[in-house]
Amino acid sequence: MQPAVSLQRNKSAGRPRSTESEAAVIIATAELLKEMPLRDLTIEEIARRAGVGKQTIYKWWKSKSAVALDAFCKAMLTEVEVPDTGSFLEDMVKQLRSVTRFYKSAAGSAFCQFLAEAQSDGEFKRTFLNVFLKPRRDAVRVIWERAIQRNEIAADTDPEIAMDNLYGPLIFRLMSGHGSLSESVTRQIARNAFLGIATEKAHAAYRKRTSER
Amino acid sequence: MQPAVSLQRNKSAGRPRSTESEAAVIIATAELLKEMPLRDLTIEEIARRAGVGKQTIYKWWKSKSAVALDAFCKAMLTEVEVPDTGSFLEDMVKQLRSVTRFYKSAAGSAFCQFLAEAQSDGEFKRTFLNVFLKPRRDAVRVIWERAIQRNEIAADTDPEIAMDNLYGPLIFRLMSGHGSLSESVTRQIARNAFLGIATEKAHAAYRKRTSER
Amino acid sequence: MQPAVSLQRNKSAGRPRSTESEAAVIIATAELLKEMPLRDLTIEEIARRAGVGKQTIYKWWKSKSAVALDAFCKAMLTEVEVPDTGSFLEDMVKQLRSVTRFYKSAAGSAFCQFLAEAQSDGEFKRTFLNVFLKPRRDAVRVIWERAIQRNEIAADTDPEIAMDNLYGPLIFRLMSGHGSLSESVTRQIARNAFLGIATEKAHAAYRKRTSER
Amino acid sequence: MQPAVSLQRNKSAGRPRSTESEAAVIIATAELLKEMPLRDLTIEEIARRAGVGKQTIYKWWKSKSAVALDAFCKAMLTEVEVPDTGSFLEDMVKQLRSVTRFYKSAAGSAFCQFLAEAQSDGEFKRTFLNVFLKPRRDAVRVIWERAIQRNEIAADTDPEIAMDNLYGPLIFRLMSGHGSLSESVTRQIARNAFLGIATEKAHAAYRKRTSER
DNA sequence: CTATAACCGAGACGGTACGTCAGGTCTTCGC
DNA sequence: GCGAAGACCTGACGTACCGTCTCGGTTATAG
Repeated sequence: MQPAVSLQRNKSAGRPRSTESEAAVIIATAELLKEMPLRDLTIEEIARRAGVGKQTIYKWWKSKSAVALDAFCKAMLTEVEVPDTGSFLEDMVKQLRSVTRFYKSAAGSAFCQFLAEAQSDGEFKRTFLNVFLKPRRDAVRVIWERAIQRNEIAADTDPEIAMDNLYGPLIFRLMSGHGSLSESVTRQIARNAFLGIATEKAHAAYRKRTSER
Repeated sequence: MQPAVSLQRNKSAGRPRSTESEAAVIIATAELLKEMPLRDLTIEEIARRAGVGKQTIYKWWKSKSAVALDAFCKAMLTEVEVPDTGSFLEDMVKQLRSVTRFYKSAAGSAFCQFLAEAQSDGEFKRTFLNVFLKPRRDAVRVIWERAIQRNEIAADTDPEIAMDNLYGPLIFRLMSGHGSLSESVTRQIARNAFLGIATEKAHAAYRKRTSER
Repeated sequence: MQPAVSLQRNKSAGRPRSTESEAAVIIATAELLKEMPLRDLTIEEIARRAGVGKQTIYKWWKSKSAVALDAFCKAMLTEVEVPDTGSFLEDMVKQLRSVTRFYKSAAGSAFCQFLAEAQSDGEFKRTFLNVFLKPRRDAVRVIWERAIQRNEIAADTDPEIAMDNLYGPLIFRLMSGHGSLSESVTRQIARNAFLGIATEKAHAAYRKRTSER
Repeated sequence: MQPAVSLQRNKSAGRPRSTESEAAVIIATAELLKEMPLRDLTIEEIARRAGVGKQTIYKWWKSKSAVALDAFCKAMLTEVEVPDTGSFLEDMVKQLRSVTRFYKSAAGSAFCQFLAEAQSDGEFKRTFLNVFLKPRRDAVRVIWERAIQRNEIAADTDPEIAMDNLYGPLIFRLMSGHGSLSESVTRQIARNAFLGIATEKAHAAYRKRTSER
């Protein structure tokens, strides 16, 4: 999206890209996304709000979705927080709840919009995957890897599928609204995802722990 | 969408609704949806293709999404086939694979588009839920209920969450494309969903069965 | 245009024409013409206001202009009043002022609208001419004929042209608004029209009369 | 209509107005006006024919009538020809016939349409008056002023009314079609208009001249 | 200290689709 | 069969954005 200028020869003649304009576009887009769904966003309105020529936007971004994704990422400098409680289940619960909280927030609600946009824009789908989704999944995968090392789940567990067992239900509920996402629900989702891949030993430990209550 | 006129008194004065026009709209829409994503569909093009006035469409449907949903449902008169193999896991595998096959087909690919559309149109979201999603979920819920009766899963299992454990990963993968949906993957998803809620007895049986192989 | 029903055999099968409907259409049209120019009138709105089906209007009138003309004529049952003061000039002044007063009134302002409509509807132009304009001109022509008999104007005067000398300026001013139509102006128009065709004798009499003042 | 930019500093930012588009619109409109009455003209058809976006038309003109008037004026760059034969009556006859010929021509027939349009569009009425009618009347008024100087008509003659005596009958006949506009008719109209305001001396001279024949 | 080059804002351009309105035709029911 | 009701296709309305295209001006590096 943005040119990785740093490594580039900066010697090219001519006026360099205006950082003010870029920032103004990003900020205007972020604001607009709080007022309307991505679908209703228009390049024209972004340009108007940012006090920028339309051409400037077309020059640096491929589509309004690209601008929006850029704005979304910029607003999310906060690193992904990966919990490490020592308990796989608790890590999952914490993570799921944290993600849920974010996706339900004003800023995070854009996530579903991006997934929606991806349905009719293959190019954006790939970008979204590479720029946002994959990195985040890579970051949280450690939870499952630690669980394997702790022998809580089988060594041959496919973390990708295991992750979808956790996040899939969340995203489905977010997008269709067919069920709530209360604390209780997220715990059940996490628990099911956990028991679905837990080793026999971890299973037994879980049963023992819950029966004691 | 359309009023269920059949039982209604047909006494209303004036020319009755043209069934030809309605059918033409539905057919044209279905065709167009095979050529382009829902997002790129236009009322104008539907009208053109169907040989129908725009007004006629605006009169009977609220939005292009509504027309598309109608066309989608009409094309799917085939009842939801709910497997009953006697084994909960096999039922799930069969169901998941059947749904996956459909959603990956030309006709079924519209499903994700509807979910996408719902992200920026609350009214349609509700309609989609009530007209399509809820009925389908109601139909397949019997798989889980049978499993409870057979004591394969705990009596206090929440079928809604259990269903999301099965379908959530599928939909997430369909929409984001971050992972494949091969036969092997669907089996793993189903297995994890199964083990996540299986009773201790069912768990043991599953372990025994797999270790024998 | 208007059905000359009275002489018609009424024996035709089926429901006879509804006089209520006809009246309602005429009344609604008259009302609407007070609220908007003829150009902005719509058959749809007339039907709505009259509580009548569109078809009923299309059946009995050729166009909205025809309805409007009908309404206009019905509202003008008052016979054309032709002054007879004994003096040709005074007759003309009186007539011109009376016509001016009417055409400037709410009801009479429709006249210019009809003339306007006629510019793009040849059929209506003929109707308007025959139904409204010609009869009125025939009625007032007597003023000129009397003047000929009184030897105020030459026997070979063409009354048609003479009438246009009187009414042409009025209508031009009404339609273009390039000049007022005060009492003084109408008198000058009439005077010029008079002197333009007056016999030498009448001319001398007029000069004598005015110089005495 | 269009801003008289020529003397204006051209500092306004942005792409300048396209003269090609403007010309294309004017030409297309002029063509269309030869094929249909102003009333049946549509902005859409003008845009289509001119190969121009609708918005471009809406941006620079207030209504289709404004476009048409512009086209009409552009087509009439030919200066108003004001005759100067030395004889007031002959000047009037010549002028009237020249105007009549034009208004009856394909191009000139639009005049009545403008007058018609003015009946339902006050804004256009004012524009038409200022842009077309007033300037033309100003140009020909000199005929009457010369006549005053030559003592053919009274010094206190109101030229405005005198002009209406000449042009009013023409326009009335043009618009209503209740009488022809032959050479003979135009001469009579002019003669009546002349005698209506001629001085006693001019009157006598006219009588003498005609009796000689 | 120019010259060249790329950038920028502004905004006009040819288009496409929007959702609305009315036109004129048709089809039904009830009187 | 007439009249109301109202659905139908058609096509123009005026608006909003699309993505492209000039403009005048600005800000860099290269010579």
